[in-house]
Amino acid sequence: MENLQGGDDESHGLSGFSYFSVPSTPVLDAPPPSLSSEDDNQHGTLASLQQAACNGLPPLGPDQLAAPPMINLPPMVDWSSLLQQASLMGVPPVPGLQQAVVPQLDQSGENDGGGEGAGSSGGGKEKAAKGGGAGRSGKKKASRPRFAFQTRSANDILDDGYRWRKYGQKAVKNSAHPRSYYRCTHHTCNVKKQVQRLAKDTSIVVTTYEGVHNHPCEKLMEALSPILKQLQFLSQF
DNA sequence: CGCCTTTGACCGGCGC
DNA sequence: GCGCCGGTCAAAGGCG
Repeated sequence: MENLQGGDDESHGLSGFSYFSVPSTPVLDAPPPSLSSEDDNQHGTLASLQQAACNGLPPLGPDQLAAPPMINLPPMVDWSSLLQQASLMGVPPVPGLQQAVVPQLDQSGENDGGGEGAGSSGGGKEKAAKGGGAGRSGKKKASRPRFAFQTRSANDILDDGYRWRKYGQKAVKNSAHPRSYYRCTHHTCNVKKQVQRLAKDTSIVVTTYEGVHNHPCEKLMEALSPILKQLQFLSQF
């Protein structure tokens, strides 16, 4: 832990919110195909993690970063609930990273799905001065729920079932790898995530979610829709 | 054609 | 006040 702590060299700036370790190897022998389409099984998808948790699979093996206790995940990936449960269950500290500071799940204000807050491209800004920059609306960053996951993977992008659009990439100090910024493509959803590799261990990807989705997981709905249709058809008899 | 990534510029916060 | 740094915007280009 101290060897990774390295004083100020943890420059990913991910402090003040929670970390979890996510299994890097596939949790399931055969993850749901429709939920992990482009995933190469180099790491377990969040969907598979979720299903694994629901199936009551044992905790992670010794080669993982940590062995978080079982978490009963809700049917939809709701990081707020997940975080709360994890913190209640005492998720152990992740070596080299700041340990869980349970964020206030700020349901006030824009409910974080407020959508129009982003106004991403072509938005209301007439870019009088190139628009945006940090802390739009003058306020310091709203206290939105943020959670970070570590995965040991060659693939930077966690397949969490949602669709993301990359809107920025920045080189961060003391890290050879840039940080990528993604935003949920759903119109009314304002969830963002950052993806960055650890400076000390580049095989570890830190994914930071900000906000909570206010819409169903698209891939999940895609997977369920034929089943629902079939149920509707069968229910006629 | 629509969606996505890339990339340089800009802005605000913060430390000195 | 100044400079650094992180976060965001938006134009341009690529891809299916």
